Amino acid sequence: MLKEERQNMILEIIADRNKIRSAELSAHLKVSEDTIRRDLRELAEGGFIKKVHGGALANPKTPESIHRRGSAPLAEMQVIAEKVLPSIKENQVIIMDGGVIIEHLVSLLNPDISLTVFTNSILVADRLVDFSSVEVYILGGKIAGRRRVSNGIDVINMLQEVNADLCIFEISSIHADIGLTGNNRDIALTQKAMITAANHSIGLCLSERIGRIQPFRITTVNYLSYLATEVPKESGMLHSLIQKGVHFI
Amino acid sequence: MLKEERQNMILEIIADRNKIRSAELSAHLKVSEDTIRRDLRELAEGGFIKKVHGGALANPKTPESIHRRGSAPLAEMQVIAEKVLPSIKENQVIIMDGGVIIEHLVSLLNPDISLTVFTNSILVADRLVDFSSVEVYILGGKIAGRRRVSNGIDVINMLQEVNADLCIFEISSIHADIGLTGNNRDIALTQKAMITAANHSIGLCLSERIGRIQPFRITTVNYLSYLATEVPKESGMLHSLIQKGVHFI
DNA sequence: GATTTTCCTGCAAGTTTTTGCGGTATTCTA
DNA sequence: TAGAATACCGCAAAAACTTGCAGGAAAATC
Repeated sequence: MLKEERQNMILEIIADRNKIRSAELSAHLKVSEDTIRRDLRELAEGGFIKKVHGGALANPKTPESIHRRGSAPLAEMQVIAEKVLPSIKENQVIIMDGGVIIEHLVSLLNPDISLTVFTNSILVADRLVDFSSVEVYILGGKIAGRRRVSNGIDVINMLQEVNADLCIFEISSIHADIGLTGNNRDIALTQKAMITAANHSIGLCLSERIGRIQPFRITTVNYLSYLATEVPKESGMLHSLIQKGVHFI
Repeated sequence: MLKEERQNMILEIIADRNKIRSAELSAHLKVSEDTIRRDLRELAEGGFIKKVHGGALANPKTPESIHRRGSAPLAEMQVIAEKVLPSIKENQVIIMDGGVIIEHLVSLLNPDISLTVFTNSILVADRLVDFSSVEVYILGGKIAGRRRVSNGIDVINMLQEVNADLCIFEISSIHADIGLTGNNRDIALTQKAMITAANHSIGLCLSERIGRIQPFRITTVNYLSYLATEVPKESGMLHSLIQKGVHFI
């Protein structure tokens, strides 16, 4: 990997997360911590970031870092993304939904990993295109609102011909008896198609959404291979899910 | 292979991949790394790319994320976009390709216009989603490199069921006798399908690309309803096109 | 058509950049 | 304040770069 390329990646990560530790960067980019420190020093000298003991912070001057999306529970999402990361293995064919957690997940991916990814999210596709060994397929269809994902019959049609190893998607609501639900029929049908098109599925779910029920049924919980959430297993509400056979990450 | 020819290939590769190593270019173009370095140095001096230790990166100078041939034709692209703008009318169904000119065009659109747009460009789709009265459909398929457009059989399949009023696309090469051509088979076939799926088509073409011939045939010129370019009509080379029945905007 | 001139390319020698590592200093944390 | 984590420094090897040069191709000139 070229030095400048690596430094650009560091800048992107910092723009995304506002902070980063040298050790993490070293592991992620597969270079020594010394090299990372040298990079950080150069970037700091150029005024792009602020270097601190242990890593670096986003430059307080740039308004860029404040544009953080919504007031969503960022830290929790980060935790979930990190939990799911090891499930993504070299050379897999993966279907990815859109959403903030999944965008985090993508930013954690090893830049040299080789994958084939089908996604209905414009933002996820946009980011993955920069991975040189990832083949990206965008699932065509009507794009709904701000989430920037395509939904509906076209997506479902295209998924019919896909047989993926893994489907990674964000869960809007999950309930032990009712199953997975959403508040939009098209999106619900699309997610169902995604799950069906893959051998295994991992649902990413903020704990606040566990137990919630929304109008449109996606599937029952037993179609879900794994559930990734940020709370420890003991949490009461999860027990009925575990009894239903849901595995946790 | 001529030097200039080789440098153009280097530019295209960088425009597509956003980065390249000298060693790769050397192997691919079958010349020594020294020659590649000399090429990169010249291109960097012309401001077309950014040379770095080990290879080169796309030029970050240009405001938009797509880097075409240097910064020169930006003004011309603006002119073309402005010429085409009046052709887009309320309530039309439009197929849009990707490319810098088209991105300009989108940024000129009236924010309240009502349209239905099919596009294979992630960037175009991303921008159009913010228009409240525009229905955006992304054409699914494999995303090719840096241009961030989907191509190939999936796109073509999806277009089969579309019947649009207008197709707006960027022309890579046009020649009065040979017709429209491109340097990538998948893209060529995709563009052909786009043109076929619409009643009328407008090709956006920088004048420097008029008269050029590339390996893959898209269609003959008579499938083109209008050609939009930045030079006045008197220009010599255009006459043979006019005689072939091409209309100019 | 022959000759001169200019340009292009690959090679070799020497220089610079990049990177990881060991050793040491500094900073953080309990 | 001790121990751990982090940072810095200098060094060495590998990779990449620069430069000058020579053979050969292309273009210009006569």
